[in-house]
Amino acid sequence: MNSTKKARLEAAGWKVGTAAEFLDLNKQQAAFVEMKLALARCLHALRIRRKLSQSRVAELVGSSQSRVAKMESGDPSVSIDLLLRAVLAIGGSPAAVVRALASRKKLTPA
Amino acid sequence: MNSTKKARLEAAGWKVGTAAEFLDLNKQQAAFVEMKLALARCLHALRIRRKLSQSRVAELVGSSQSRVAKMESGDPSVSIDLLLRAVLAIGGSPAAVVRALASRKKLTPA
DNA sequence: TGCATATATGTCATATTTGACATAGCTTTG
DNA sequence: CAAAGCTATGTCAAATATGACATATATGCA
Repeated sequence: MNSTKKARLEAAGWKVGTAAEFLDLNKQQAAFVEMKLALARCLHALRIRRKLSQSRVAELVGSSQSRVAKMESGDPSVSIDLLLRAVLAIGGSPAAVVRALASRKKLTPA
Repeated sequence: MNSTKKARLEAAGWKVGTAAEFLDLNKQQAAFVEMKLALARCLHALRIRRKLSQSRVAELVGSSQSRVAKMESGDPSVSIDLLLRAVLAIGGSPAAVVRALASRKKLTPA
């Protein structure tokens, strides 16, 4: 791609990069989402094992039932920080967190 | 503690709980901070190994040099989300992240 | 020394995340 | 069936995190 076209695309709001960069970005994003989902599953599993309702978890975390539901579903509006704090708040150990992240499932193409 | 005193304390802005709850909270907070610092060290080590400046990392992450400095110092204003994205952005593997979290150092009392 | 490069720290407007709320669907149990 | 409890989803004002910037300090090098 020549620099003129690159400039035009960027002026139009596009990021221009190599195919390798594009693939790397996807990889990074996928890895990030996988970790988030791993923590979401970890939280859900731990909650069920402890026989807690989402409302009870909300109390322990200092949050609300609706947000706990979002945490467990990996909602985009939930940060990894919040997920981590929730897992720890219901008694999850750091080791459990590490195990969850280590065993995270790969996302498959749609 | 009787409920009257509890009510007075809470009215004054204090959280009232058991000693066990207090200790648990400290444990959770410590675990959380330890993980954050582990990622901060991971980012720094990886950056040095790759011979990148903080400014270069900022470009790769889409952030700024000052924020990268804050990331590496475990500044309270930096989220774990951002630290994770930074590590991945400079080529850190999910496995490296897991290793960093697994080998996190314990915080010792001041 | 002067100059370039790298890192640290404080501030701030803006962007994102948050708890709270309303509400709907779903089960269970009486 | 009705009531009660649990979970999902959308919304929003307030709280927090963010990139950008200015600037200080430090180090190396000509």
